[in-house]
Amino acid sequence: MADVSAMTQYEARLRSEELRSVISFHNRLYYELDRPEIPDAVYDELMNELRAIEARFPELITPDSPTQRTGAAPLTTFDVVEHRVPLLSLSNCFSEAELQAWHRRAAERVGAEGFQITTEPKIDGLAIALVYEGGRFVQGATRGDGFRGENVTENLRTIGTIPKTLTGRVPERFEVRGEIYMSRSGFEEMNAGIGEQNLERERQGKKPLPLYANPRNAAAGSVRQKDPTVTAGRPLAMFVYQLGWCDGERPASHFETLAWLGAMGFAVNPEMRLHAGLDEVHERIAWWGHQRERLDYDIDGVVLKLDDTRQWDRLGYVGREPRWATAFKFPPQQRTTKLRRIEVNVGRTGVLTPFAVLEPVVVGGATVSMATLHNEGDIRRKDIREGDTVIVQRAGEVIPQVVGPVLSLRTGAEREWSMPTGCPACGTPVSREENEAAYYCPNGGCPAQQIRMIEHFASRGAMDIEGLGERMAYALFEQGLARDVAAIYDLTAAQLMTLSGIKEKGSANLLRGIEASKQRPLPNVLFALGIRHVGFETARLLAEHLGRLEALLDADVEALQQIEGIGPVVAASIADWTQRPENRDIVRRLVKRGVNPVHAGATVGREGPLQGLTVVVTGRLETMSRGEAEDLIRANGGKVGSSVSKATSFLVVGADAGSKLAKAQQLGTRVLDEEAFRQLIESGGGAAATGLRA
DNA sequence: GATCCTCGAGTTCG
DNA sequence: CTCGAGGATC
Repeated sequence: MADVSAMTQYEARLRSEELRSVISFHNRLYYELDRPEIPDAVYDELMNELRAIEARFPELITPDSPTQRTGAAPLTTFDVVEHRVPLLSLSNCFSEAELQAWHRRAAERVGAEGFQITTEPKIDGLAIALVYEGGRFVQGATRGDGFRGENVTENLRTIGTIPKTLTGRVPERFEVRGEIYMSRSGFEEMNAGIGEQNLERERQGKKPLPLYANPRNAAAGSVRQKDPTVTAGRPLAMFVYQLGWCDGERPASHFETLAWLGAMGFAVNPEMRLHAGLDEVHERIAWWGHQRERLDYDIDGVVLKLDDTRQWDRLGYVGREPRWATAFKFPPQQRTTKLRRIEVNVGRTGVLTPFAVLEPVVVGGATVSMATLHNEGDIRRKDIREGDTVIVQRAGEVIPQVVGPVLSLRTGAEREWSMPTGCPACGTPVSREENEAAYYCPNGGCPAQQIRMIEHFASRGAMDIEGLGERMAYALFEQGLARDVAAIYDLTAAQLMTLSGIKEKGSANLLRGIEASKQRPLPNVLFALGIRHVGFETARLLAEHLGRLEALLDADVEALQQIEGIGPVVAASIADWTQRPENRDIVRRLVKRGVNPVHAGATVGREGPLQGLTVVVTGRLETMSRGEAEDLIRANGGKVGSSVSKATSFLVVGADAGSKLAKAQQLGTRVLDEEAFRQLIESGGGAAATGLRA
C-alpha cells in the first residue's frame, strides 16, 4: 500500500480515482460475474488504501465510492393502518395525443360542456394520508399498497410543515393526502453530513451508514425510521394535494378545497393552477418542462384533475385509476457520460453481446455504469465509439440504454469498435450466420456457456433450484463438481463443503433445493435443458407432444414440425440437440437420478372462464407474482401473451405499468386491474358476461 | 413474399 | 424492457 501520509492532495485524487475504478471493477467480477480475479486479501488492501485516502482527504469522497456502499437500510416494522378510502394510483400520459385522449374521454362522460382543470407539479416523494380529529393530527400512514399502509404517525409529527393542530373551523374528522419530499439542497447537505459521520465511525471501527441515492429514497427512508428523533433531523417537507374523506361539508371545487386546506394551516403547493381548458394546460405543461430544473425538489410530471369534484363520482374509475385525474409524465431523464470501453458478454447459447462500460452517472435516481449495446450492427448504426460522450437514459424507467453519441464532443481520440475475433471467455474464433445480427462463440464447451447453462437450468421457470445462482454455478463448474447439468444430481454434502463459503447449513439447503427440483413438471424440465429456440412456450408445446422426458430422445424432425407453433428451424434445432451423444447422456442421467416428470395432460384449451382469451400481464401485482398470474390464466383456460397486440383480449395491469399499458390504450384494448381480474376468474362468468372479445 | 404476432434471449440496479 | 427472428396467415 502506498504511503498515504506523504501524498499531496493531487496525488491522492489521482490515486483514489484509480482505486475506485479498480475496486468497482473487481466488485463487478466478484458480485456480478462470479469471476473474482484477485484474492480477498488483495481486495481488502485496496479498500483500506482508499479508506485511508478518504479519511485524510474527505473532500475526495464521492457518493459512488465503493467505501460508501455497505450497510443495509434499517428494517423496521410499523403497525398496519387500513385506509378508509383507498389511495389510488394515477393513469399516465406520455404525449400530447394521450393527454387529448384522456380529456376527450372525460368530456364524453361529463357532458358536452367544458370543465376546468387544475394542474400541479407531480413531486417525486412518497404519498401520505393524514387523519385529523377535532382539529388535531391523530394519525399518519404511508400509501402502502393503497389499501393498507404503515402507521408512521410519530415520525410525521417531527415534520414542520405538517400542522399538529389546525386553525379556524374545520370538519370533525377528515383525511388529507399529500406528498412527503426532501428538497434537493437538503438532500445534498444530509448526505454530506452522513459522509462526515462515517469518517467518525470509521475511526471507531464501525460500519459506515449508507448514503441515499436520491431525494425520494431519502424521504422514504427517513419517514420509515425506527427512531423519530432521526426523522426529526431530516430535511423533510410536505405538500397537501387532496382531501381524502371528510365527515362534514366540503367545497365542490378541488381548487377551492386546497385553498381551504391552506387556510387551515396545511402547506399547499404554490404552483397549483386552475385552467379554463386543455390549451392552457398544454401551455402550463410546456412551461414546467423548462422550469423543473429550477425547483429545489424533484418532479417527474404534472398532475391534472377536474376541478368540479361532483364530476368525480360521475366519471368513476378504470381499474384503480380515476378517470377524473391523470399524470402527464416528462420524457425519461437523459444524462450524458463517458463511454470508457466496450466489452463483450457470452450468453448461454454462445451469443456474444457487447455492453458499454460507462463512467458512473445518476440517471433517474439510479447510478448507471453499464448498458447493453445489443449487437455490433446496433453500435454501427448509432456510430458509438469507445471514448465517446454518450447520452444515457433508462427505458421504462429501469433498463439503462445508450441512446447515442454526442457528436459535437468528439475529440478525434475515440476508437471505432468491432467484435473481437476470439471469444472473450475461451478464445475460440467467433462466427456469424449470414444476415444475422449476433455473433456466436461456436465452442459448445466454452466455460462461459457451460456456467450460464447451469445457471439457466437452475433458474426460476426452469428447475427453480434454491441456492443455485450465478455464484454457485460458477463455483460448481470451476471446481469440477458439475461439468454439466445432470451432474448436479450427483452432488454430495462432502463435495459441497469443499467450496469456500459453504458449511453444513448451506450445503444442506442446496441439496434440499436440488432434491425438490426433481418434482418439476415436464415443460419446466424441457425448458431447463436450454435447447436453442426452445423457451418456455415451446417447451410446453413439446411437453404436450412428448408426454415424458425420455421421449425427447426419439423425437424426429417430421413429427416435431407437425406441432403447431414449431416450424422447420425450431424442429431442426431440437433434433440437432437430441442427436448429440453428450445431450442424450444428460437426459438418461437425469431420468436415472429421478428427474422423470410425466405430463399430466393438456392445459391449453382447457375449459374455464378465460377459454379462448389471450391475456397479457404487466406491472407489479399486489397479491401474486407475475408467474402466479400466468399460471392462473392458463389454469382457467386462457393463453398468456407476452406483448399487447390486436389479438390481446385484455391486459391485467399492476403498479408501475409501462409501455404495454400505453400500447393497450392506443389500441383500445380492455384493461383490468388485479381486483377485476380476480373477480372475473372467481365469478367464472366467462367472456360473454364481461363483454370481452376473444 | 409480405406482414403481423409471438417467442426467445439477454439485460440493470439495488 | 428491447431487439431480433421464427411461425402463421393471407
